[in-house]
Amino acid sequence: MKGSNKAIKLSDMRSPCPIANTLDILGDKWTLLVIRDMFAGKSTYSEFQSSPEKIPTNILANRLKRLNEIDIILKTPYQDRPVRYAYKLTDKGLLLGPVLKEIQKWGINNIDGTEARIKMNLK
Amino acid sequence: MKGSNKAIKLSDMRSPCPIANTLDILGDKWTLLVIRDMFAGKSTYSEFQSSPEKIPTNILANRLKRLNEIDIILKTPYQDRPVRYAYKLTDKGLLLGPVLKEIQKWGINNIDGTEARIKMNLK
DNA sequence: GCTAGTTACTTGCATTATGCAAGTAACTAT
DNA sequence: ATAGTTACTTGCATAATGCAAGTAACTAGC
Repeated sequence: MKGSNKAIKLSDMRSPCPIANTLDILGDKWTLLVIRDMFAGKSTYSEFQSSPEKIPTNILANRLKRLNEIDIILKTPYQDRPVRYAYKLTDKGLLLGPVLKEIQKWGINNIDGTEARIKMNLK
Repeated sequence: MKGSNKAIKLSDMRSPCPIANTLDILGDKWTLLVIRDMFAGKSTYSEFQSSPEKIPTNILANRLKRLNEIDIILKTPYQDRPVRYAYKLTDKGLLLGPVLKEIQKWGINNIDGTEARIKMNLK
C-alpha cells in the first residue's frame, strides 16, 4: 500500500482479498454515486443532493463522513459566514477513476436504456 | 446494448446513468464476490460457501437466483441422481472481468493488508 | 428587527436487507 | 438403517435504508 493509512485494519477484515475489502468500502448503492458526482465536478452537499438519483440526506451525510474518515475525500470549508464546505477527492479517491470507468462501460454495453449524459474526467 | 435483454427496464430506473444502474445490480457486499469466485474457477454452491468471507447461505441463494435471472450467470445441472448444479458466467458476466480487475488493483494499492492470493483470469 | 430563504445537516420512525442458526429434500455410501 | 453430502429454505434478530420533518447558522429584503 502507498500513502497514509487510516481506519482499515487486517484484524477486522473478513478476508485479505482486495476485492472483498474494497467492497466493504464501496459496496453499496450510493457511495460510488457520490464519488461519480465528484468526478463530474460537484463538490457541495446540495450539489450531491441535486443528482437525479435523489440520495436521502442522512445517507449522503453518512457517506461523506465515512469517505472523509478513510481519506478518499477531503472536507474543507471554502468560505466563512456562513461556513460552507467543499468535498474533494484525495489522491486515493482519484485513483477510483478507472474503477468507475469500467463500471460505466459495462453498464452502457449491458444494460438497456442507460446513457452517459454527464462528462467526467475518468482515466 | 448488445445481446438479449431481460428484467431491467428504463421505467423503474432511478436514473439513466450506467453507473447507477450497474450499482443496482452489483452494488452490495456479496454479489461481486460470487462473481470473483467464478472467475477463480468455482462453480458450485458449496464452493461459493467455502470462500473465506463465509457468505450466508440465504444470501448466496438469493444472489445466484438474481444473477441467473438477469443473464449474468447460467445455472445448469451437471449431473443427475442426485441432481447437482453448476453456475457459470455468461458473456455478459465475463465482461465484468475488467471491473473486478480495477477494483482489485485499487484495493491492493490503497488498503493495507490486502493480498491477491488466488489467481484469476481477469482481463 | 422581522420574515423568508438557503445550506448543511440531524432525528425519528417505518420498511427492507442482512446475518445466523436450524431445518428440509434428495440423494449416496457403508 | 444410519450417517454424510449438497443445495437449498425458513424463522427471527439486528442493521441498513428511505422518507419526512426538524434544527442551526447564517443572508437578503422590507
